[in-house]
Amino acid sequence: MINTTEIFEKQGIRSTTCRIDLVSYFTKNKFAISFPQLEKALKKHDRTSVYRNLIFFEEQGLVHKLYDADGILKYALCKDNCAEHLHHDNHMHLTCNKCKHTYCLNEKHTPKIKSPKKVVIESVAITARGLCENCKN
Amino acid sequence: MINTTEIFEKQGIRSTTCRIDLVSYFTKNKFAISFPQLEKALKKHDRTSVYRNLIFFEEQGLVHKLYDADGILKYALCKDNCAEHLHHDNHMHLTCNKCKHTYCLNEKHTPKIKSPKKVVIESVAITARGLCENCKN
DNA sequence: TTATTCGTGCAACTAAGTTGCATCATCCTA
DNA sequence: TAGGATGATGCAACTTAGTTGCACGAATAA
Repeated sequence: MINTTEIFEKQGIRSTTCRIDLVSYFTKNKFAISFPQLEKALKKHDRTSVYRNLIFFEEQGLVHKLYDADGILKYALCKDNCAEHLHHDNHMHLTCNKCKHTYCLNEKHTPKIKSPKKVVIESVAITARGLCENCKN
Repeated sequence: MINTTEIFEKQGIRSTTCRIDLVSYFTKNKFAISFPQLEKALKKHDRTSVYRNLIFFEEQGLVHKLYDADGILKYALCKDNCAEHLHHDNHMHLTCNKCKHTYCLNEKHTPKIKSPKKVVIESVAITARGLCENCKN
């Protein structure tokens, strides 16, 4: 397990308590997190800072943005193969009907989408609804 | 082409000017429409009426809800095979990067998603980003 | 024609996402 | 190491989307 500050150093990101708390919250929770949820969880920091650091982290390739099955904007930690502005975010997401959390599913489960002739498809987001590993039993 | 009031009559839906204007706006435009857009287009009607009729139409199986590639809630006319609370909404949607409109794609282009063993997938929404028929040239 | 149900309009509100600006911290360089 | 430049934060305010309560008016059925 890599230390949070190490990641920051490696990418030349200034290490602040807000940023550390933000990343730790992500590593603690194995699902995607919405801004309002982060706002509540990190009350000691201003909403704006949290909000702006989310955007910043996304630019840096540390987190990626996604919309869950209810259209709610969430952020999730990127696996180590995400470069700046080059998210390998071609995995699907699952929103659990029971616990309402949204999880990243393994890339191998994600089908390739063929582009119909009439249009051009540049990227695809697949969002599933169902039951997560914890709730399915 | 079926008359709007005929559809209403067939389903036992009371025909009002707000509802007629709403459905005509959908038939005139071949893409999915957001509530704010409808609000502007149907200024002669109150936002609340438009909003509530959208929900009502969805319950009746006339329109279906979708989130576009930017997480924006939109509504689109159902093909005739949608029954109340039983949308056959298993086609994918394409948000055009140029004109920003969202179109329903034909069902045959939509892949079947296999459920990973660890989780249960009940439904899937596929949203593509790219260029629509009009903008691709 | 009257009671009931349904649809509309108005107002107000919550929640999400966003921006401007002043302040404070950090870094770099002379 | 002083001082300027840049970066991060906190506060306030605001826009937009989505939603609810309530009273009034229209349509329907007995």
